[in-house]
Amino acid sequence: MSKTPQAIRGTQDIFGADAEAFAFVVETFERVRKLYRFRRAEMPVFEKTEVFSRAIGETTDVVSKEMYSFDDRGGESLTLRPEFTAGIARAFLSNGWQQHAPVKLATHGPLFRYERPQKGRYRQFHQIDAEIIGAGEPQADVELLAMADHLLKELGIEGVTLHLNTLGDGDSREAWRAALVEHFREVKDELSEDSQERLEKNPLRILDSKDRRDQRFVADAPKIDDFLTDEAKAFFDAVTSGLDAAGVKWTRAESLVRGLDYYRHTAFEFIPDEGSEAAGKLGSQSTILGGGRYDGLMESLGGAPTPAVGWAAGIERLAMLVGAQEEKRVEIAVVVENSAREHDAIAAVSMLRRMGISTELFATGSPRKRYDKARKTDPGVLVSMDLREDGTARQNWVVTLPEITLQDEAFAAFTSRWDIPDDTY
RNA sequence: GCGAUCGUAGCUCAGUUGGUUAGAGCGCCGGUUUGUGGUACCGGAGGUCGCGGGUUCGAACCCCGUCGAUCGCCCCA
Repeated sequence: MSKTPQAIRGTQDIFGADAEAFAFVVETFERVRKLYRFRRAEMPVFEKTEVFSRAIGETTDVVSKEMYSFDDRGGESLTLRPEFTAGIARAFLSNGWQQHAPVKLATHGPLFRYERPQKGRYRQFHQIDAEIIGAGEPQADVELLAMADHLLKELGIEGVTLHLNTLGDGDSREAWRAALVEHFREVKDELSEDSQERLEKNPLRILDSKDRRDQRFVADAPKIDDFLTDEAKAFFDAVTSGLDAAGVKWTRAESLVRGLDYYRHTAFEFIPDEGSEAAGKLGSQSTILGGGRYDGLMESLGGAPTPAVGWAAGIERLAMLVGAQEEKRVEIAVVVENSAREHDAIAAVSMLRRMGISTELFATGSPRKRYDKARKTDPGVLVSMDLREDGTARQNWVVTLPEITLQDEAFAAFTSRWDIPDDTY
């Protein structure tokens, strides 16, 4: 006897009510994206490593230490996708999707990041994703965010707010970054160890440090607003006024920066409100949906300058907020009380299922306990098929939940073939 | 990568200061009762106590390592 292999760390097997919640998130996303006319796209789960390293940025945590990379048999370095955006951008360029631009794309599926697992964080996790490529107007940002907001409402998620910021255009962002480095460098010795490191690698991140030692200096740090060009400022104003017009509630988050290099202008996250029920369910993983504008990304992959904006949301995190969804009860349970009726029962369930009624057959195990077993599934209708003592067929039809779909049709179809005594219906 | 807590039947958990063949409930399988019924009773299968070392006359219990889970840091969805 060999040992049973274990699942890979950070992967999960999802079943039952949790799987239903997962499916509910995906189904709702599919429904909403069609309302907004986002088109479905499917991309490979792995790409050449450079697709991600060039697009996301070599110095980011994702690229520098979280990628699942390996050499294939031809010696080429490949990587399991850690996010959707880079792969979508590559697909856009390699397939000439410019011809469809501006194009609204939606996808969902598994992603891989080598991280320490914890609540709401896995090594193989799943996201839904929406992107608008080839649209440089603030209207695109507004539509994308309205869709995200709409989706959360359709999912019934409460207590989550859109946190919105602008990073300005490339020049604004660089000027701001330089000012921040200068500001924090003066007090470098008093910063936390983490932030001293961030000062070199990713100074913007110091702004949302949780360490008290850093927060003292964050308050009077240079503000992005002071570095915005007129164009960048007008862009952001157009986004916020558009959101107001669309009825999307938002809050300005001056210190919100996104980790990846490619973001420009709009950056946003949907975050549970402090102390809300949603915040409690998520633990320390607070962001459920995040994204922004990435006007520089296509060029980093060798394409023509192409404005784009997008977001992604963790399906597992959304599913946690949605809560476990009960699996639907079976509509009709058919019990074979006597093995001689097995073929009749098979005929009955196949007829009912073809009518579009969910049906379960109980014909195994002790005949005596089949009825009880069927009872426990709490069916809408319980049909038993038995033999009388004289050997003639006998069946009954017990309704426990009158409102199941197609009940009258099902009863009519059933009784056209098998008699049911009046006293059992 | 760092820190904390935790790993005993399929599931939820007991297991007294280290002391005989490791238990319960639920679930599963079978039987009896009931006999148009989600009942009750009886029985059964199922555990190398995560794994590997060590201490001890003796380890589920103490120590070390390892794997995994959970929670937090970092980072992110």
